[in-house]
Amino acid sequence: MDISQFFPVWDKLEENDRNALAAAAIRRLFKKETVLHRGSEDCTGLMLVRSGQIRAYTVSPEGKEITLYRLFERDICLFSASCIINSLQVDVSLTAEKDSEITVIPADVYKKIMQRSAPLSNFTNEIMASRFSDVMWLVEQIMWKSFDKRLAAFLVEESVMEGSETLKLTHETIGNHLGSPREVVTRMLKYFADEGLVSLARGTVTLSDPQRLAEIAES
Amino acid sequence: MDISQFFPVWDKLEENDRNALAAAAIRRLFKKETVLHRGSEDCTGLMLVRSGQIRAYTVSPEGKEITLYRLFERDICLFSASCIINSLQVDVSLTAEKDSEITVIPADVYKKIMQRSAPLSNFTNEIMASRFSDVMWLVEQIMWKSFDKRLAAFLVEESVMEGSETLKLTHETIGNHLGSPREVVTRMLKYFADEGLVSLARGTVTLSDPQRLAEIAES
DNA sequence: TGATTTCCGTGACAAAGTCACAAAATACCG
DNA sequence: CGGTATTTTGTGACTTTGTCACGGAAATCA
Repeated sequence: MDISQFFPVWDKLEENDRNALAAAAIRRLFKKETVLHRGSEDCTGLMLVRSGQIRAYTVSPEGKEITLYRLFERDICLFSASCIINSLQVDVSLTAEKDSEITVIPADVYKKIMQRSAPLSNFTNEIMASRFSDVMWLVEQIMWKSFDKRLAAFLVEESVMEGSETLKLTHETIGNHLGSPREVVTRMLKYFADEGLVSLARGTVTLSDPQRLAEIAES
Repeated sequence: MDISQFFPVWDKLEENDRNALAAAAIRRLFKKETVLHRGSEDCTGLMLVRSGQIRAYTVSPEGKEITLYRLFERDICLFSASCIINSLQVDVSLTAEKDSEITVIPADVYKKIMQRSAPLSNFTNEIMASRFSDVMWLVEQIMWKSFDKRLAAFLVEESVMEGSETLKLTHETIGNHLGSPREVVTRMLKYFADEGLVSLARGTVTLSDPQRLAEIAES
């Protein structure tokens, strides 16, 4: 199991640290829709995404959701290992959006090495910083962009990501991504449909005019 | 100028690193209302707050604001030194809420030491994690709490912090903290006033029933 | 085929944000 | 001191977004 590809700093690590990391790594498979991590519960370890797609989100006391960011091939998840860093007090849940292959490095192993290895610690820094940047971006979206723009942006991004104009998503799911209730999504999608931007069917949204949607998202 | 008190890991640093940090540190004073840092502009360095109070916030393209977190005595600000971490792409502004005394450690000096010192890198990790936690908390507030609760919470917190029931704040300023327009603040404050929770005058809000405000904030 | 579940549509209403404008309080200045 | 400018607050009309309740259509299952 080659985990070196995940660490740009791999060759800066000492050999015994490299070995320890490689030896501790565990391969796990998660089926689509499976929850990998809930809130600040467990502290499984560092998760390296080998394939598939992971959604990180927060949940309100009433069960409402909003997506914080997503993890793709070669991304690393820190929150499943939040105990590595004491000051990290967050409440992030993770589920597989697609069947995913994950390599887990147990938290204690990673932590021990990080504490004495500057390269690994610096690398951890970079990972956290990029998630932080993701969340900051989200804050700005939530605060300063209207719902039509956010929805349009989501549809376009999703379409690009899936490589298809036809998205298999329910209004409920879209709402959970954007942190808005289903009815609001339905309403706006109907408006988009009336404008000829999308066409709707149960469980699917088809982008009929991706260009114009992208323009709406930008404006 | 003693900066050791800012670093719980000070005694784990090598002596020459300690000296280098201490030697590079620069004392600066910022008057109330002064902008210390705007967006992703400059990269002054790590700022250690010796006294005073700093507000970190984001600004929309139209100039709307929302407070992300605050820094008090002994806190450290990373964003004024975002260049020390490559992946940190955020747009945070900083202003002094009170006359503040700041010690700046130039970014290049800090970065160089951090890159080879595991303790300093781990410490940087902790700082970033705690800001990250702050922002995550904010996301949850914005998303899941209604405006009356957020306003009540803000007033109570402010009152506790200032050690006074009388707050010298305009509705505009409160709005900039909470990311809501002034009119909305005015409206809700008037409602609070009608309920006997606060009393209002130009430029001041006086909490007449902090208990009940705290209850509203919690509920 | 009938029953059940999931998903979508919709209307009425509430909460929050936007816009425009004016009144009141304070600061400034001759 | 009085008059003018500026800042702060008040308010109404309207838009957008969120909440609630309910019903109907489509898929799934027995």
